[in-house]
Amino acid sequence: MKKISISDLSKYVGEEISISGWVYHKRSSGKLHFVVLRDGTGYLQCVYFKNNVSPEVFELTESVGQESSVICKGTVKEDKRAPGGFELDANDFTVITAATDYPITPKDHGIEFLMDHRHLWLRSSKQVAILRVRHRIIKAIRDFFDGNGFTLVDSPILTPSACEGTSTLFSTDYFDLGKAYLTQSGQLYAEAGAMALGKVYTFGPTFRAEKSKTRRHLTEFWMVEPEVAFNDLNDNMDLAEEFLEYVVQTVIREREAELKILERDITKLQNVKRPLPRISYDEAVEILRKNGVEFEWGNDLGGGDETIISNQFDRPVMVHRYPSEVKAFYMKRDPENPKVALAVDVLAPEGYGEIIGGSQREDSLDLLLERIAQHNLPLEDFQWYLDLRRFGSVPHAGFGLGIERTVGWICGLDHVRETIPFARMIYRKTP
RNA sequence: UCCGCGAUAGCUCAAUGGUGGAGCAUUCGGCUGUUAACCGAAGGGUUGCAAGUUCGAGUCUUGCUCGCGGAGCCA
Repeated sequence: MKKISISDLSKYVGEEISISGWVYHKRSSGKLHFVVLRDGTGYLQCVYFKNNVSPEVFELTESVGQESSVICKGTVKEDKRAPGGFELDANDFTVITAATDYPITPKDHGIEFLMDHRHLWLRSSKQVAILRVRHRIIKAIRDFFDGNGFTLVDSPILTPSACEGTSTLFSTDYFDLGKAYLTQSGQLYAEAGAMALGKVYTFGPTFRAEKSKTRRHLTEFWMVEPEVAFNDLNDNMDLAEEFLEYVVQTVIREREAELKILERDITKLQNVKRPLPRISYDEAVEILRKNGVEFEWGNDLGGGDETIISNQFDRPVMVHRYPSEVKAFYMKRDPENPKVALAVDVLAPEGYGEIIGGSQREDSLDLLLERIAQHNLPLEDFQWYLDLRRFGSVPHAGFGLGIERTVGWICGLDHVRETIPFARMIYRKTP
């Protein structure tokens, strides 16, 4: 008898097969028992008629607990009444390991309870769909860069000091060398990589110890950061929009079934095509003022401000040339207006906010030295970074894309905690 | 860190300062096509912790703990 996966079911209509999985739901109607099996690839209704199986098997299919691991055998049938259109006319049922009192029942649960049982919640159909979309997004990201001449350069997670000097970082003792900090960005190391290999990207976890408590923040999240030698701000925006179009179009094509389970309206995602609108910070401020926001030039955009701006467009919008005061020390100033930095943020539609932040980098040694002093950063820790300017400095640019915010946007979720298998938040480090 | 809200059965929630309930889950019984099946019955409680007001507190007051939503910061 052939052992198959539920996803391959349609190829075996009329054949006798065996499927291993877990009991997802069950229902009964007198001499008829329905066991819904899940195996990670899909769901299958197995139908047990009292007259077709032994009394022992019939009793087992009634008493077996939710999430028991089992093997069902029978004949694959096409049936309109079955969810998914196929079912198993079953004749045998083996319990591998019995489960009783599975805590997540097919009813409503609160978020605290579900997060406490995250290791089990992952088995639910929506969570499975989200993880499959997340995986496809990550694969699309890697495919895009790998197919466009980029080299993956891993950056360290333990670092000697803050990359940008602004965020609060997690720290740990590092033998006799004092404190080490968990990285908040691989960017400075990506710049070193770009000077060696031209086009590079880093992809890894990043950490922020800020006590952020919103639907858009985790203390541990994943970020992909491309960095390209000889690119300026415009090249950087060209790259960002081509990249976003590729990722979104690939995912809505390859994960249509999962997005349907998540009830995602993909018509809004279909709009993610080049060219994406590009507006300056000055124009963004004008939009805010036209919408009744009292906004002072020089401030950073808040979450509500971003939503107002992105609501003006039917696809992600790039906002460039922010006041240099609110941006990191390594961003290059606009030679035509030194008050603004050659930075760009990409704001996702539907209130999902900033998914990309990037810039052209400062390539002048003297200006960087000035900024490091202004920001009171430890010069010693940045000597290696300054060497990149001492030895053949060139214009270069890059950006970072937050994986969880991107997953949340594409899946249409209202909180990033569901976009990563085990979220780390200010008040949660378990399971 | 600040502002707001909350904590009652395994879960989701009710309960005017006066005998703590329902649905689901669990156990038992019924049903030959169920779709979070349905129908009948049973078991299940230190009302987050500590103190106070009161004849009497799940309910009012204070403190604490934990969580949720938002702000700031950021991806």
